[in-house]
Amino acid sequence: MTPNIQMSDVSVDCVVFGFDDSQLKVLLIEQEKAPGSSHEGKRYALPGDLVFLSEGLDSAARRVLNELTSLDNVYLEQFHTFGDPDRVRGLKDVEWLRNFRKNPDTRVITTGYYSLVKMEDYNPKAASFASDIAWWDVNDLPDLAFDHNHILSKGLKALREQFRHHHIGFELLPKKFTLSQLQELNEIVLGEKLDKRNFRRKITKLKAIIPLDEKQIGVLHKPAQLFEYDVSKSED
Amino acid sequence: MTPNIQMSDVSVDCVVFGFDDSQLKVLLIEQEKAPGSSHEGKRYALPGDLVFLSEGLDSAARRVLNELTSLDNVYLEQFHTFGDPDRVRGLKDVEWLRNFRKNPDTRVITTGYYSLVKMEDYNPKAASFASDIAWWDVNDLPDLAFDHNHILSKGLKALREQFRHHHIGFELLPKKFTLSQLQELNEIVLGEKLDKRNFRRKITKLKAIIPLDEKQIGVLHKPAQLFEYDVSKSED
DNA sequence: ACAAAAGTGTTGGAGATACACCCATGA
DNA sequence: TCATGGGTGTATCTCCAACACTTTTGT
Repeated sequence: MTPNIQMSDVSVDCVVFGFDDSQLKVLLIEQEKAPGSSHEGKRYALPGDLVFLSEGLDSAARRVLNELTSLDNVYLEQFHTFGDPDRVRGLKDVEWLRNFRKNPDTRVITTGYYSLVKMEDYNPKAASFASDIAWWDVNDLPDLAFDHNHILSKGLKALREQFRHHHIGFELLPKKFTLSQLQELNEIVLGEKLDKRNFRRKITKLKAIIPLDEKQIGVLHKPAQLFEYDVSKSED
Repeated sequence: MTPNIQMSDVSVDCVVFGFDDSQLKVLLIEQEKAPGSSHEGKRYALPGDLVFLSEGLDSAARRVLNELTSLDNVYLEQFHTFGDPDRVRGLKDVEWLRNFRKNPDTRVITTGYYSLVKMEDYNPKAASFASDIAWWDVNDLPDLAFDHNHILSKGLKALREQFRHHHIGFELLPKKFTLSQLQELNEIVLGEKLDKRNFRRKITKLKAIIPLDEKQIGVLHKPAQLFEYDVSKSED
């Protein structure tokens, strides 16, 4: 068997978290079943695939994610590279690889990327070897292919770390948002309740959060003040 | 030219920091010159090399470091993977690769590891394609091969981050150490002076730092109390 | 007695936590 | 008038930073 010189032995896997006003979700693909597979049941995995030889890692992550899910323009952040030679040695894993990879027995290392998107802004559509695609509650995940459960949990940890230290996540809100929306986003990602007054005190002293002379309209309660986020005034 | 199936297109690079009671140093190898090289001058680089196909990343890092420098038993921590396809495209880089690699034009991604060792405990000896090896002051570095200056500075940032948040570095001190020694280690790594009283207050309230009923002997000043570090009581 | 490093407390400010009630709006 | 989420202040604690003198030993 000649090595496929188009492909490297490096892959990328994307842990795309989704925010939907209530729960933190993660995007999983359902892998196409190997023809004549001896194994029953569905096979879920993170969107990921091999990197081309001519391609950078970051752009490979974008390309692969787009090919499998049709998601575009997603901010992806690298968090770890997994290089255990036995990371892909389960029975089902090997069978699947034999069907979908030219060099199924080559050791592949993979670099993990994470991302956080507003679910309503993106409409994932299965393609390539993804036969289906869905958002899963991070607290109720199926068994994943390969070492993807491990990658996913490391990605979640990295996301929370990022949220705690710097403040990302404004991208996920409408341009004009209320402080309650921002708080809810933080609570969902961090997986814990935050104190309203303390949260507001902390947030409103950030220079990047601009209060607007505008209020919500059409809500059936006291309308909240709107704010916007000015990246250029960010202090990170 | 047939691809070398022994080697993957992944390498590891090790940023080994050394602590020597006064300065933070980093270990660089001097690369063997390409025969008939048109370029003058020495060529410095981080110890690093390709990963075997059958090998895990972490063990590759250990192996490569050992082969080039004869260092052994070094704790290495992964910090980032560099995958820009043009990371290795300088003129001298290409010339060197043509001489020392079977597939000089293959894109290689590299995973960076950092480490911190006590210089006196380790005696690096150049081997393989390292023609020489030396500790360099981190504040006075030469131009390095490939993108190694970039990798190095990202490694230093990761080391400092690690030091600020968790407390590593006890491995670098004698089993029984004084608080001043520990403070000095921290100052060297962080590159800044610390207040003695504040440092001691913070440190002594860690449960993992055990005060001993023992003092320094033979010093020409007031002997300091000795402490030891109990990993099992670490609170990180 | 001297040199050298060890050891020790207090104060002020900043930020985190805990906690409960009134307000503005639409229905 | 009611239901709904919006909006607000205070007390306490912990953590951090700044700062200077006395103690113990060996020579």
